[in-house]
Amino acid sequence: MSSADRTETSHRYTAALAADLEARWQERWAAEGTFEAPNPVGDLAGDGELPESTYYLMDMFPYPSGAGLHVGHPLGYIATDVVGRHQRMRGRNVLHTLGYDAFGLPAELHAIQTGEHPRANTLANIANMRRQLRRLGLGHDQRRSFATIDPEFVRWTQWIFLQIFESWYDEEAGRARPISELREKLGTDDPAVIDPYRLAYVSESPVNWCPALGTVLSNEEVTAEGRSERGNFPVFQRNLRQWQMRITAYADRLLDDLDRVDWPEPVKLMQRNWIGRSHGAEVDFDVPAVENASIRVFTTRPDTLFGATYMVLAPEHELVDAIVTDAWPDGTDPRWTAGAASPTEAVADYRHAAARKTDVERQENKDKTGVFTGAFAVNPVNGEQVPVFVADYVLVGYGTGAIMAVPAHDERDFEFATAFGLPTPRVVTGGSAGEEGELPWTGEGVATASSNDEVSLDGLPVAEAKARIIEWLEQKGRGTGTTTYRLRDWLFSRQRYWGEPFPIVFDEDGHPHAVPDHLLPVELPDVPDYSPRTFEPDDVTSEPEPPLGRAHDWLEVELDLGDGPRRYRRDTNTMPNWAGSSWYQLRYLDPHNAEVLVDPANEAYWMGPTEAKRTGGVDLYVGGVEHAVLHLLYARFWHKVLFDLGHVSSEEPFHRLFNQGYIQAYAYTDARGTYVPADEVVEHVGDDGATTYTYDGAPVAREYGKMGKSLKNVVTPDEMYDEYGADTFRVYEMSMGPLDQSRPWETRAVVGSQRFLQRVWRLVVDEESGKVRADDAELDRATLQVLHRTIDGVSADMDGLRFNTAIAKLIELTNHLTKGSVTSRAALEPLVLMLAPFAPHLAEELWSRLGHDTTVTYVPFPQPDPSHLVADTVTCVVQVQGKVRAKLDVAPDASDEVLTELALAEENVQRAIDGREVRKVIVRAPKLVNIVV
RNA sequence: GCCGGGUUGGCGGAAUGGUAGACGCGACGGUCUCAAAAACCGUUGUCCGCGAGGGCGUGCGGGUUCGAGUCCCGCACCCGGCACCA
Repeated sequence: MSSADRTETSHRYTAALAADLEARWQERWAAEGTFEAPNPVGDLAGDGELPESTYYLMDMFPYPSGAGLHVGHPLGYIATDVVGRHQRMRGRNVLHTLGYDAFGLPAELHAIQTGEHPRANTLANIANMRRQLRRLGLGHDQRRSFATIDPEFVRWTQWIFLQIFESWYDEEAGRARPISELREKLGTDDPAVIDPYRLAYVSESPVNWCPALGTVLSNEEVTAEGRSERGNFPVFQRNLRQWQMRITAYADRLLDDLDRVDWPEPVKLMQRNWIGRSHGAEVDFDVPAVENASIRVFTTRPDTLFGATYMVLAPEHELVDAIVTDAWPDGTDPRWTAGAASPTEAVADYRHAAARKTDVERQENKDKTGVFTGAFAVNPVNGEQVPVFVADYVLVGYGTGAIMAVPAHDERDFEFATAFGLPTPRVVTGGSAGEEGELPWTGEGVATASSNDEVSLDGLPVAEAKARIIEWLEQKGRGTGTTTYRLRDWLFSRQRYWGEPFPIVFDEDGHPHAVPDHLLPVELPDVPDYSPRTFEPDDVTSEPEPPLGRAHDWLEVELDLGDGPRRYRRDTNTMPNWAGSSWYQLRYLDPHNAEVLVDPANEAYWMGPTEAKRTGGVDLYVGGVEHAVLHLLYARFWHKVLFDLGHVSSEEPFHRLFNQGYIQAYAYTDARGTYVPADEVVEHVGDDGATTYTYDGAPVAREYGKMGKSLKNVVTPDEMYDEYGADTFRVYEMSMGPLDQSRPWETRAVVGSQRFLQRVWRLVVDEESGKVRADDAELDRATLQVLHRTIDGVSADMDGLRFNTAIAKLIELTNHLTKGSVTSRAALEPLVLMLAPFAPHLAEELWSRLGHDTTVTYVPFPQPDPSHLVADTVTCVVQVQGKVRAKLDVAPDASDEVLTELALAEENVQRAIDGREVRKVIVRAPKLVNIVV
């Protein structure tokens, strides 16, 4: 750029000018505390009157990655900032800030590689992320930001853990209660009796052990393929002593309260499926050969009991050893024996093989396998002896770990029965072919061949048959109606270093004790080596050895817990990544409170239940759909525990949830399959409309997906700041499309947003002189109408988070003003105000140049004047047979008759009617006339 | 396999059952300029036509309706979740 050019356009809204004014306004916001939201009480209470109307706005907790941000990351942050700024202009007290979910594996892996303490690396990453985000001009209350690794935050995470540890779930009351009340109720303080009731408990239970990572994983962290979500290593089922969270106690409330929150339906559905409540019955089948042995099964189809022809126990089922026999009964089908000499041997081999399999291997082979135990059980409804098998298609963790098999009415049982030559008697008629229909039949129908001396289900539809047989079973003491859940308790131990230590010590009997409150937080000791011991990925027999196990001085501790000083041993595990994010919504409210995790007055003010949100909670929570079950379920669970214990007044953490889409990007590979720099690829559109791409003259293939360094398609916010400024970047991201949709990034299109802001700038500021052009002229009618229609439309779009169409309307207004050279304040000021949520720096600057000396942040958002929303004339479309044949300019209040007359007078309409008889005229005054011939 | 979501110009996307393609990118033409860039103005679904105008057009096939991108039925493809859950 020559110097002559620079002087000519020295007051043009360029990237340099934007950078300059953005920096100035950011400094002023910080200096004036513009976005600091006052609390009712505590250190963040304000001086003035507390606004009545509040808006609590949250982004999902980011992990401070070392890689830095790309342009996709800020999408949600910009959107919430737009919402927050708009709500402030609507007079609400807006709480919006951002903290960091800073424990996690990447920092630990970095520490293992470099020897640098994960805290140092994490803090550096946070600082870098803060810097990148600061340039965006987000209206955050910085006083409320924190990181989960801050000792003050860890203290409260541990405190909440102890609250859960010191609680039990009272099924009758339907809520958690302090464990002290259980001791009173049961009249004992024997830990062997009390501890199994705790909501946080240690148990020897089957867990997902991942030798390659050296840690156990929660069910949620294991993929459908039975591998670790992180690293994709094999995962094995092992019985280990681990911390569990009794989330299953909350299954009903977690499920039912989904109806009371404002969440996207797909997310609710995912949670419903994950919790997986199903109603059915537990039924006891006696095993006569073994004294007092009875197999309890769970079934959702007790109405098919008469069709049960065999039973299956999961390989891990505890009754297997008790019932397995020494010799095959006479005439045992060879398919049932797996070629073994005896049931004992066959079962042992089968169980051994099953234990060696990962879940993926169990699932890969959908062919049914299993062996006969040699034992028979008695079907309680008809006294028939049915063989008992062990098979891995029955899972130990669901229901009772045992099933009655009804091959005629269950696909899996049918497959097994077919493979093992078992009978498949029909007990439900149904399907197109009724009595003769294909098996298995799992749909609706009517019970048949289902009666004994005391009860008959014959002729009853499924639901009634279920109720009848459950009634009979309960009467006979052979079973009961029950509900089961797919949801399991939450495995809460990780064999890692970089997480919250458990505030627990174990006595010599192995009983856990809470670390006294005044000793919190329990901080991580320094260790020589940050990694857990890892093993060969398929080493099934390996045992967890966490890094904290090597901190011997820290591990052994002498404490006085009430009965004199004693030696205790700390827990060598740490909490999983999800701990901090399960309650951080509460700490933003009162981040520095040293007495309580949040003052009740502050919690009630921001999150308490109201008419509009009965459950209470955050007003708007924005983040990716990938957290649909994990984080959102855990956070709801903890929040409900805290609610039960009286620490919070809200029943749900997040009242309204919004899933943003992602910004994706194209990547290009050359002939060798190597990624080439995406920003150097040239696009060609052929004569046939086909698009091709070349790099360095050679054709390349395009793929669509994430942005990533290895894909050579990363575009960073810093590049956008340099080339266009933060406001242009913000406007572009918000105008790309609806917030909940994913879309491809296109750097080349960003200029459109810059041109828009330049036009707005030019309306207010003379590019040559830098003088303000605004005058006090009155607006002409047309402009008034465009202006107020825009205000009206933008307001509606803002409420619906339709920022792309809101911006489109602002562009239309701007183009109207530009075309008519309108420079009246009466139009410019509302435009600047409406633009303020999207381009806050530019808006502040123009607002200030228009002669105002306060920030635009709290200036009321423009209101439409209804008298200007009515147009002088509207376009009336005239259709013949539903096809548009003419358009009329008519008064908005034109009558049906007038419209019909005008329509029929149109030459083109007459031509379309072509002399045919007009049978009917449909008029939707004043917009439409449709003539039917 | 089951459950969700989607499919509209060259591209991103707009459209309470009532003018399909707002707004933006790109492309083309113009103004300004010695020239170029920037900016500004105009054109831009497609086919036929000098034009007036007309035909076709929202993944595919049916249906409801005066009228369907929108509602209903069936199908294809893409994305996401779950997946032997009794």
